[in-house]
Amino acid sequence: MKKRAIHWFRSDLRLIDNTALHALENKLADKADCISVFVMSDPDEGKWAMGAASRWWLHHSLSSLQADLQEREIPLVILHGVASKEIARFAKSVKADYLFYNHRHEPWASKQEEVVEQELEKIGVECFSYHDGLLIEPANLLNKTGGPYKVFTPFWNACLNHFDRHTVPLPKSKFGKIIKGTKFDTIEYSSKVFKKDLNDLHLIPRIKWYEDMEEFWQPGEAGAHKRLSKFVNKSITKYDTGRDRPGDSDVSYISPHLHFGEISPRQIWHRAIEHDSKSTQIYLREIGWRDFAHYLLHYFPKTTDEPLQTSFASFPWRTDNGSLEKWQQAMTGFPIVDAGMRQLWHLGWMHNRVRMIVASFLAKDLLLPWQTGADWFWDTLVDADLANNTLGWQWTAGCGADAAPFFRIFNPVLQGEKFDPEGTYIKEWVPELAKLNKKWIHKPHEAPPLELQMAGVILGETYPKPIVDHSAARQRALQALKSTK
DNA sequence: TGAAATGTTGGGGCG
DNA sequence: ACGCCCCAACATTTC
Repeated sequence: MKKRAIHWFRSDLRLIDNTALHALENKLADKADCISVFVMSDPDEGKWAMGAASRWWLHHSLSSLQADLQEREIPLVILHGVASKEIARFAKSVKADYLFYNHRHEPWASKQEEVVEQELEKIGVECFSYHDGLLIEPANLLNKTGGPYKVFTPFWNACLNHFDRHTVPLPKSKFGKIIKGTKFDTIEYSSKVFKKDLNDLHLIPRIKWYEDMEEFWQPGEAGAHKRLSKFVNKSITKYDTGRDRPGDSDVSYISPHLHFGEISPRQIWHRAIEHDSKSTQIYLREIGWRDFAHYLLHYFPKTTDEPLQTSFASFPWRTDNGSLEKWQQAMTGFPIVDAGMRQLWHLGWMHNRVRMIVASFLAKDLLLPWQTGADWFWDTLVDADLANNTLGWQWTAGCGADAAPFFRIFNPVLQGEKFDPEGTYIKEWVPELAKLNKKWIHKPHEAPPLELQMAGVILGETYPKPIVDHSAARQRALQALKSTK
């Protein structure tokens, strides 16, 4: 009797360079049949269950994965509920012998894995789990005093050293050629008990706010490689400046693909260094920041909700739903901020330079808790990632590890003028300002009346007046910081 | 992966 | 010719 193995897909929605899949085929070769599952496990995820934009992405990514698996005659079964219960139930019904999966690093995910292994042990299913999805496993790297790194540069140096010496790219997977899929009709599988159809997860919202996203993105493994190729061929050599120009398209757009594991950082690494240059190294540092974020989350799991620096526990954040809403709705009266928030709304994604600007505006100009910004990003980003989101917001708010000092306060007008000097980005996302001269496009509130009139802008009507005076807001923020000391 | 405030320098106008 | 002031331009410090 042939053995049966389940691959549990998690944030590794790809067939190439997938550690657990490779292990599965290397270990079992033609001695087993393979089935794969994905569990929509929002009960396990709690507060950090996927937001709306991520759910949209997941639908298409799973759909793409399902198609790729179908070519190899491997079914992808969709389950929904507490992972340990669902997987155990499923494993029993198909008489599985083995479960293969890759680790995730979110606090909820570690608990989930623990319980899954417990439940499967009870029914005699052997589990094999693997490190995947990061350049370096957090548990494998400590500084010389035996503690976790808290500063990026030494972390990255250690990581580079380790990575160069120990990591080789996995060969292209033969998954599905060696391992045979198990046909649904050959197993005791009841469609009444288990969801089979992706549509049953209802990941696509009823209101069609995702039309621009459909046009811009191609979720799935093939789309991930298309993006990476385009970036490596066209933009990676100018990334050193391109990464700061939100009006250009010289960034990789790889974040959602990476988050869902449609492509691995190893693959990115090896594609990137084919074109090694100063720019390439800067790009790889950003991939390093992603690893650092996951590393920090591993050692400081509470930072999703609480500042890492305890001095921030008493920081006098304000409560002001009115201005929070204006920030969310992209009506702050600062063009670069509003452009970013609209790009987020339309694409489920924002250029990183602008993420820093809008985040600084929320935390420092509006003095609203960074967690409220993190929550909004969580719901609206297709690349929403607990580790990256947490690090990004704590960095901006100045309360994380290796964070920007709180007193570094972005001036949204100067940032706009510096990084979008022609106003390209504003023209794209805030079209009501498109006719303004570049001299005024980042500060319509200071433009002479005639200039506004000629551009067809009526402040307070066609475009909002600034909701704060930046200079005064800056002083207020510095005062607030002082009060915690 | 800032910005504003403050300090310094040096050229030119001008009495 | 000289000192004085003004003010860019740049540098340093502070938040």
